[in-house]
Amino acid sequence: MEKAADLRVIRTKKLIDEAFLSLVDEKGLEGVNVRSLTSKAGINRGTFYLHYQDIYDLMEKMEDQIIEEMNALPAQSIPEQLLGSGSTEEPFPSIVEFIRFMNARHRFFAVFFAQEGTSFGKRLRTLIHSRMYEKLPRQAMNPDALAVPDDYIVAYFSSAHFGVIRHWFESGRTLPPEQVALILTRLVRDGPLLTALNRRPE
Amino acid sequence: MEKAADLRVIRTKKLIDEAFLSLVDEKGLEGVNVRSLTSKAGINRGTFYLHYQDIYDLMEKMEDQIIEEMNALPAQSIPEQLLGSGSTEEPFPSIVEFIRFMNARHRFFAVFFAQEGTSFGKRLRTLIHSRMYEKLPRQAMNPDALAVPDDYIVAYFSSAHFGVIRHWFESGRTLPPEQVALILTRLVRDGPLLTALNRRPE
DNA sequence: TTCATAAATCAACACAATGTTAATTACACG
DNA sequence: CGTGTAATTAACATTGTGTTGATTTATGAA
Repeated sequence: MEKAADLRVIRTKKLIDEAFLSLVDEKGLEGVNVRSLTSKAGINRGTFYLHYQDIYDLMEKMEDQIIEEMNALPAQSIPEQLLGSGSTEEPFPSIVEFIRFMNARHRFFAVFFAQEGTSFGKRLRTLIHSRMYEKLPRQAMNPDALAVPDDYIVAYFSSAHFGVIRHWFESGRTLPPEQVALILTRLVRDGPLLTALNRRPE
Repeated sequence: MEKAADLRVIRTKKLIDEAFLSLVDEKGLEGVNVRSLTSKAGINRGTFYLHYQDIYDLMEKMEDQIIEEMNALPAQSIPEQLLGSGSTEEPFPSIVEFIRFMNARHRFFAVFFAQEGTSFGKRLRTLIHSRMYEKLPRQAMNPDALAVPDDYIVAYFSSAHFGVIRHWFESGRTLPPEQVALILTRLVRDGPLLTALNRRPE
C-alpha cells in the first residue's frame, strides 16, 4: 500500500496488529477500543491515530491485505475442468490451497468469523435446518470412514438456503415469495448443478 | 414474555421499536444509540433504561420475538416427505410459508441482514465464487421462464461453501485442511443429497 | 559518526455518549 | 376518585473519542 520503510512504523504496526488479535481473543470485538488497544500494544494512544482513522479503518486494512493475498494464491483451477478428470477421492487442488491458506491465517479468520455470524444468524440457520431438513437421511445408516460428517452436511444445507434468502433481501425482494420458495424447492429437489442446467432429474 | 398490561408501556415499546427500525433505515446500525433512539421516539432517555439494559438488549428481545413467531408457523412439512410426492412446478408449502413470513416482517429482516453480512463476508463469498465457479454452465445456454436466475445459483453455491468453511472454524478447525477440501469437493461433485447418502453418482 | 527528519510521546482539550439517581409529574385502572 | 406505577426532568460521574502543540526519541542517510 504505502511506504513502510521506517523500522519504527513497521514495529508499531506489528504491535497494533498483534494487540488487536489478542484483544479480540480475550474480550471479543465489543471490548476493543483505541484506548485498550494501544494500552495492550504498549504504545501511545495518539500514535494509533498517526496510522489509522479508527478501529474500523484498521480492520478494513487488515481485510484488504488478506483479500489481496488470497487473490494472489497460485492455483486457479476450475471445478468444471476437474469435474471431468478426477473421480478419485482426491480433493480439488485449488480448494486445498484455499483451505490451507485460511488455516495458516486462522487468527485473523477466527476474528472475522466471530463477527460475521450474528447470534441471530446462527439461530436462523438452526431454525431453517430443524424445520426443513431434520428428517434427511442421516449418516448413521451407512457409517463409512470416507463419509462427510453430518454436521458439515447440515452446515452446507442451512447456509445455502440462508444465502438464497439473504440474496433475495439484498436484491430488494423483487421476486414474489412464491417464486423464491420455488427456487429453493428446485435447488433441494434437483440439486444445484441440475438446477443450473435447468434439466429434470433422472 | 412479561406483563405489558399498562397501555403506557405498550405505547412506549411501540415507539421504541418503530424508532429503532426507522433509525437503522436512515443511519445504519452504527448510527443507533440510546440518545438518538429516544430522541426519535420522543421519549425521555431514562425511560429507555426502564425497559432495556442497552441497545443490544433491545435487539436481543426483538430477535426473541421473531424466532418465537417463526417457530409457531403452522406448516411443518418435511422435504423428504414431499420429495416423493410433488414433481410439479409447485413449491413446497412449508417453504412458501417461511418466505411469506419473512416478507411480511421485512423491516426487521432488512435490519438483520444488513448487519449479518459484514463487508468482508461479502467479499469472501464473491471471491469464493469467482475463483471456483466462474465457469459453471450459465443460464444463457437455455433461457427458460421457469429457470432459476443465475444470481440465485451463485448465492446458493457461495453461501454453501462459505458455510462449510465457517463450520470448520466454529468447530475448532479439528479436521485437517485436506479433509475439509475433500468434503467440499464431494459436495460439489456429487451434490449434497448424494453426499449425504454416501453413494457414488450415476 | 553526525545530524536533519520523521516517528513517537506526553499532557491537555472539548465533546459525546453512557448509565444512574432523586424528586416530580402524568396517567391508567380498579 | 385516588392510588400505584410509568414517565419526565435535571444532574451526576465515568469513559471513550479525536485533535493539538510542544517535546523527546530513534532512524536512515550523508
